[in-house]
Amino acid sequence: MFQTEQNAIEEQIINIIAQKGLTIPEKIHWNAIPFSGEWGISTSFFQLAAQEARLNKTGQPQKLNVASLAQEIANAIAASITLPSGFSRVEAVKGYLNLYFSTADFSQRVVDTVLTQGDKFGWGEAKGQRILVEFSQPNTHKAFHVGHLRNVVIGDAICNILEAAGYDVIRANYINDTGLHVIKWLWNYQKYHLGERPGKDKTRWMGDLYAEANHRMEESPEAENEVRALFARWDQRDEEVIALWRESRQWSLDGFDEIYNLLGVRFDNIFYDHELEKPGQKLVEELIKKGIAIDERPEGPVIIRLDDLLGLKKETYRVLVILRSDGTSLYSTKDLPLAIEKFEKFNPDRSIYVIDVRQSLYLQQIYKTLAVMGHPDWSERCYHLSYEIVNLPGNVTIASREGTVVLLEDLVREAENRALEVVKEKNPELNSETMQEVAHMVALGAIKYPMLARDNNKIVTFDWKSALDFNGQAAPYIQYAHVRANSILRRMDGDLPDSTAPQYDLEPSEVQLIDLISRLPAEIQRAAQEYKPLHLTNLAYELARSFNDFYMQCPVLKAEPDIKSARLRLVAAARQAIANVLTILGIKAPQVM
RNA sequence: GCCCCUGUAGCUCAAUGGAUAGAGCACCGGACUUCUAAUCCGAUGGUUGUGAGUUCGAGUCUCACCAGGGGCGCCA
Repeated sequence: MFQTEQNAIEEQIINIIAQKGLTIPEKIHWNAIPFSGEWGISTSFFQLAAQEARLNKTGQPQKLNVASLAQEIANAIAASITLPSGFSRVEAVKGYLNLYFSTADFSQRVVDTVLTQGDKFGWGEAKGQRILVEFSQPNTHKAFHVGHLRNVVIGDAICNILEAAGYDVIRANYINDTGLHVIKWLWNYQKYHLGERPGKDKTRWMGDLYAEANHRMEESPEAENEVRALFARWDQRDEEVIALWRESRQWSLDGFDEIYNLLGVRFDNIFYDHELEKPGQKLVEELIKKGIAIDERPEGPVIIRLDDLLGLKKETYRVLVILRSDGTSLYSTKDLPLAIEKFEKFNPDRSIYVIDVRQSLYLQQIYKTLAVMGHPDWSERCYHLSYEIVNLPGNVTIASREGTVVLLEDLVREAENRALEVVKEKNPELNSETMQEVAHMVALGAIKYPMLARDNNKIVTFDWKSALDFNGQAAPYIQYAHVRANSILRRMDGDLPDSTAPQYDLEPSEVQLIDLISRLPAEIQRAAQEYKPLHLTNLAYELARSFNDFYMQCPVLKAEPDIKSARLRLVAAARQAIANVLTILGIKAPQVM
């Protein structure tokens, strides 16, 4: 946010270094100064000092040299640098050069920028690059549980982050509406539930019948043959089977729509498994003809020996199975034409797959297969955004087959009930409709935040106690800070005051709050670069904490007129920054709580 | 056997190779005639799994080992 000033200072530093006959560094790296009530930027000279120490070869212990040499360089620069306007002072400390902002100028700039840009504050300039993000990938005829939730929440947040960073994003879903799990479901339905229809909660009902199908199959010995026979009828496009599939599939799709609406997630493009089955089988034949795939049928499946094709001696990508020995399709049968279709249809600069970590080898195999098929460029543009799974306490894996699931609808309902209790207790004068709305926003925020607030490759352990705990580092805390800011602004007489540089010494809590607000644009870029929503959950929390600190220490409405004006604008800017970062995370910011 | 991930306070987790490793929870002690106390302040709590190495500097990079989890020819 202070690029111009940084550049001007960098130029000076480089000149001074050159005058001293020292090696000019390739890049000057700026950090924040550890906060002590003042605000500014900082760089260190250890690298430069180490370089000089090596060149001099004094034979002295280098350890002592570097620290003091870095301090000498910092001293020299501090002594001869001319501070651009907007800076209050410069200091050399422990090898660091610290440049402090004159808070009046810079805080005005930050606040003005936020209020001018409004809900686009933090957004980067358009990069002219297209990114396709595939996420969610639900299975029809199965339950939707908290394990699937992490995928949707991360995928949605990543799309928002990339969009905010300046990319053109295509949100893609890939719905698995065919496969063995569907046939099992149809078998159970035909045999034991024919004519029944789902109730209000479609996804739960579909999931229950799927779990039941698995139990029945375990119990009855003839089931496996019946299911196989049904799969064969499906493959022959038997009218009765197709009709039943079409109807039941739609129940799942309707249920998914409800879930996505509930979560506030949308898609630009939906790919369906069943559309890729035949193209996939055709593609397999081509690959066999080209000598890329090896046909071991009928004794074995159709495979691709990736290590052999790539000339790798050490086992790396191993063997990918692309068609069953009976000719029916696998995941890979369909993922290959899907990967191709994405490029042919959208030509994205990057094609991202949000899929859990257990499929990392498989996805590398798919990407490498694209390369050996003659599309190395596409292969390189593919990226597996992997994340760890959600477990239950005691390291129990969530499995829809076993029924060890926490259903999304149960979680949301419990969280809403809990949130409603708290709203009633904390703010009884709200009308019941508002209470419901607030409870909904709080519940969903509380559910989403912990899925985003730990690193993607860390396992999330779901337990009811912490899922329903709204205290501490959690979404409701951040939402509450937004509500407090909103509350002040609601009570303000008239419009927001015009911009002025504050004519008083800012409190440390004000300086810190402004500092954090100013970091949003850079943090969005970083989160996009590293595909890590975590950076934004951290910033959101720090913003809220800093605002609460400010709220405690700095009266706004009762302050002297000039102070009041500046603080009102700061409150408005803080509210905007918090709202923006929450929006990117897919979390709503309520007006009251 | 090969590969990947994780290991930081009692618990759950942070920390662009850089200044004194920080939060929350839990526990203990304080603060509501003051813009919403879903808040704030204070106290306690650390050999960053172990051992080497690279570096001026390592929780962060490299290697080995230990512990836990995951993946590896017809599941998705």
